[in-house]
Amino acid sequence: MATIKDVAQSAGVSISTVSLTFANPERVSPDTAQRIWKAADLLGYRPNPLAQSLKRGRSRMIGVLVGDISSPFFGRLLKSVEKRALERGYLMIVADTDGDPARELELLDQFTAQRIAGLMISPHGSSAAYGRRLAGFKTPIVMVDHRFRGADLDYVASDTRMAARMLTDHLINLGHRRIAQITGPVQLYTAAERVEGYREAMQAAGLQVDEGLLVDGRYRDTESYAQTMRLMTRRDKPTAILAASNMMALGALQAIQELGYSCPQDVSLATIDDIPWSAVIQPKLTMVLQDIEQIAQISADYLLDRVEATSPIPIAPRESVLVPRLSIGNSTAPPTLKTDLDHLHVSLSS
Amino acid sequence: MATIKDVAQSAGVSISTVSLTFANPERVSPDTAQRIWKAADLLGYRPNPLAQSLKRGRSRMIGVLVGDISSPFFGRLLKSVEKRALERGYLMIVADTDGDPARELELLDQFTAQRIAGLMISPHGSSAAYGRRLAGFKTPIVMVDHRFRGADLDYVASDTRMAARMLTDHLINLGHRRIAQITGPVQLYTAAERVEGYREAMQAAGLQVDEGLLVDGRYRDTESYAQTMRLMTRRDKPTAILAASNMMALGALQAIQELGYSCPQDVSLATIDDIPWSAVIQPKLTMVLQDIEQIAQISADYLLDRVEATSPIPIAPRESVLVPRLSIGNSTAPPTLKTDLDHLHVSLSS
DNA sequence: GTGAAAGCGCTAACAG
DNA sequence: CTGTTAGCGCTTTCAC
Repeated sequence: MATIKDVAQSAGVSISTVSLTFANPERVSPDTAQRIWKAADLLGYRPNPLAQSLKRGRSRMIGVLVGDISSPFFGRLLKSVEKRALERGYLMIVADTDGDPARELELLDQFTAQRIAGLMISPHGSSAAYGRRLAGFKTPIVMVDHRFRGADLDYVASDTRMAARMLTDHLINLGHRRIAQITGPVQLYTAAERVEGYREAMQAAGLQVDEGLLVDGRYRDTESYAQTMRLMTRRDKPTAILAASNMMALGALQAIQELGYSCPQDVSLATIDDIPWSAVIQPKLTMVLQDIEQIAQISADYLLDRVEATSPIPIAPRESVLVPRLSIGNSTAPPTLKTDLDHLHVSLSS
Repeated sequence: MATIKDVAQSAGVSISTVSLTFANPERVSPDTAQRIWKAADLLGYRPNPLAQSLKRGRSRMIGVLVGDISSPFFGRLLKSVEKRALERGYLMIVADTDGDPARELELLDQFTAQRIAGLMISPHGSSAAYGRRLAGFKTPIVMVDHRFRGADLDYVASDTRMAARMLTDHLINLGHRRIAQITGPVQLYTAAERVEGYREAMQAAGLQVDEGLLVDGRYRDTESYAQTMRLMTRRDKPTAILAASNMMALGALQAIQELGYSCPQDVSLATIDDIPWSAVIQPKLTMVLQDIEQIAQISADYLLDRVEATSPIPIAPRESVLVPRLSIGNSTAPPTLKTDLDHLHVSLSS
């Protein structure tokens, strides 16, 4: 592995000149520069990033901290972020937090020790102490997908409250009144927003929210499966279900099918987030899609802009909240006579 | 950020003693060690990994190079690898090669420059030059999922040839004779192996392989969709299809459904690799599953064992080829009278 | 324009 | 047992 010293020797100059040539070619005479460049690629010289980083106190790596690397959402996000980062000359170091704030903080320390240039994080903490740690972080941060309320940091995501509102509206317009939502854990920002969007739509339509129809699926397919089982075996079961995430929609669908119900005849189902291979799932689900590649691109750019910012005056936090797109499948339909009668019957007899 | 110097000062010793204490506590008197440890965590001292790596010529990071971060297989693999690596004190840097050998090589150089401790790679190259580059790499390597033939490197994967054989046997035993395979690009190791396994099973059963039934789906759902369309609109269409990957199975299923055929009545479908949320896909696919977490664990351990090996005599390359598990769904069934008659009719009239 | 020198934070002989 | 010293490879004043 050739070092700067080898290049200097081979070009007959001092190492400072070599260094200068790579950093600031104009400040070096054209022909020494030529000699140096030639020597450099003859030797296959690559500056040692470790030495550079040690000297500069900062590496050319960005850290990415997500709740679940293996989820389809983050998979696609990481792919695009890595690509964008690489284009701009940064490598990506990734860690999985399992959605555990304590792990996040520990990993944050490790990343700090590595002198990462910037951090992309999907924050899962909610305590004040957690917030203080995030805020006290000195390297640039961008929050993606999730957010910590009140943190003055860049934030990129799709408008998840609007997503819930769009789907709820759609169900209401079809004639549904008893609409359940399988929510995420409500201490999480996105989960709370999705509940909020649902409430807004219900209120706007003058409908009363039955709190019993808001059940926590913990963003997990298994938990959603269990909750759907409970919902659908109630006497006053909902005529429509809104799943707050794709994994949960699949869990719900499985429960519906195993109970012998069919969708959308017996119950409508709508979901937030894209489902991979949604085309082959029967029925084709009504859902809102987010443009993951765009989220990745914007968040990577926010982060790297901040990393490379030279001006002494700090950049004000930026936000990008993208409008999701409604895709109507055939998992949603007007409530049938049957469903209505069921409900009527229950109402009268209970 | 406290440095070793701060700790030394605060504990009233020299920096070498501090360093020694962390590296080799027994060689330091118990009470100086105590003083140093106390000072260290009072100051929140963490050794600067950049400085350590520069000095040692090797960092505590492993590089992972995969063809597609966002695929469900690699998503789960990365998650487990990262976890295992972290347990053993290593961070993970990931890059996506898009299955392009040239990109792999470039990324390899970048990783080398970073002085990674080890490399986990799913190699997609096939040229001799590529092989030479891999072989000439001085840091430990483990190949995972894919392999480069003839490279003397650790290798971990499930027995993909056996997987193809198992599925083909299953179809043959059901009575199928005209079995198509939607293959991956055959210059890739896994794709070639899957074809090979298919051939072995056919030969063992004394069946002739119709080369026209081996079509390249490029490991892509869209391409598989197109190929299935072609296959199923032929006059001598197959009675069963074996998809060499999960994405391709989904593409095939979509084509089958859109053509108005039903599976398994009109055609059986079997696939290699686990499909996420397979429970909600109708029909439930017959497939072979691989234990991704185990692959991840073994490959991470192979790699880190090599990284941490102290003995001067080199470890011989190790291989772990896991036996996959057959999971029979309801996408495979004996060929129906209808299918057979169709075929007979074609045979007579053509 | 170019070079000498100091230092980023740490490790590892080598002395004492 | 502990301290001194010489780097690892690079950047960055500051002279010449």
